[in-house]
Amino acid sequence: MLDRALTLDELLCFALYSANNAMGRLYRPLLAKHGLTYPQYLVLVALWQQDGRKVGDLGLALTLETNTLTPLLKRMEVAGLLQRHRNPEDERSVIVSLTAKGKALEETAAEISRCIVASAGDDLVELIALKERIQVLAKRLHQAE
Amino acid sequence: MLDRALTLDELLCFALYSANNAMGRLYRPLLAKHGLTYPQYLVLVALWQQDGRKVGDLGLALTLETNTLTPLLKRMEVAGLLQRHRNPEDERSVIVSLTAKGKALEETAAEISRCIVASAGDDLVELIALKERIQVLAKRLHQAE
DNA sequence: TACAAATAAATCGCGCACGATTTAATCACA
DNA sequence: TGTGATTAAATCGTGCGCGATTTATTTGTA
Repeated sequence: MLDRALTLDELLCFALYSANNAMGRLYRPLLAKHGLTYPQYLVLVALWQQDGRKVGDLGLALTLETNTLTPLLKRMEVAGLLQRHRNPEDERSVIVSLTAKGKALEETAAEISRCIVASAGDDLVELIALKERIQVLAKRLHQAE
Repeated sequence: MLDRALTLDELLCFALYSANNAMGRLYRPLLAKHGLTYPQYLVLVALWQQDGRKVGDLGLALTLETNTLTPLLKRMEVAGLLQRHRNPEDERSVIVSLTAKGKALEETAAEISRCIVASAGDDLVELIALKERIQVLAKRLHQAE
C-alpha cells in the first residue's frame, strides 16, 4: 500500500534531479564557448582553490571515484588544461596540476557565474541559505550510503 | 577579477550536483533489486500518476527530450515494464502504457521511498519546504534557458 | 489537391557517473 | 627479507542527458 511518504521523497529527489539538469543546461552553452563541460568546470574550481592535488583528494572534494575522474582528467589534459604526474614520493598516486591555460580560465569563470546567479534568483541571501540546506542534505545522503 | 558572486553560484550548483549524485547512489542499489535505474523509476512514477501518455508529454513532465527518453523507454519496453504504440489518431506520436509488471512495481516503490526519506532527514515538514524551494529554483533555471 | 511548413519521434556521437574488476606500488610483520 | 594485505589509480561495460540532425506524419494554404 502507498502512504504519503512515497509522494514526498519522490518529489524531493525529482526536484533535485530536475534542478540539477536545468543547472547543467544553463551552464553548458556558456562553458562550451571555452571548450569546457560542467564536471570539468567543477574540477577547475577545485584546482583553483588548491592546485597540485592527488586524484584521490580531488575525488574527495567532488565526491567522485577514479572511474569517473581518470578519463575526465585525461580529456582535460589533452585539452591542455592540466597535467598529470605520478607522485615521486609515492608512485601509486598521481598529482594533478593546472597549466597556464587552466589557470587563465579563472578570470572568465567569474563572468559565467554572474549569468548563473542572475538566472537562479535575485535574493543572494536566500540563495545562500538554499545552498546551505542542500549541502546539509547532500551530507546526510552521503553518510547514509 | 573575481568577486564574491563566483563563490556563491559555484557552490550552489555544486551543492545541487553533489546532492543529486548522492541521491542517485542511494537509490541505485535499492532500485537495482527490481532491475530499475533511477531515471526509469522516475518514468514509472510519472506513469503511475497518469498512464497512456505520449512520449512528448512524458518529456514535459520529466523535463527530458526524446533523445533521452526514446532509448530509455525502449530499454523499459524490453524489460517488460511498458509498451510503446503509435497513436492511431496521429501516427507522429507514440503512446506509452504500463504493463502489469510496470504497474505492480508501485507497491514496492513505497518501501524504497521510506528508506530514502529516512536517509534524507527526520523532519518531514522541513524536507517538504526544502523540496519546494528547490522546485522554485528549478523552475527559474528552466525559464532562463 | 499539391506542397512547403510544422510537429513528433528517432537517431547519432560524446561525456559523464558508477559498479566491478584489474594493475601497480607500498606497507606490515613474521 | 620476503610475502600477503593494503592502497591508489586505471580499465571496462552500461545507461543516461543532450546538442545536432534525420525521418515520418500532419497541417496549412495557395
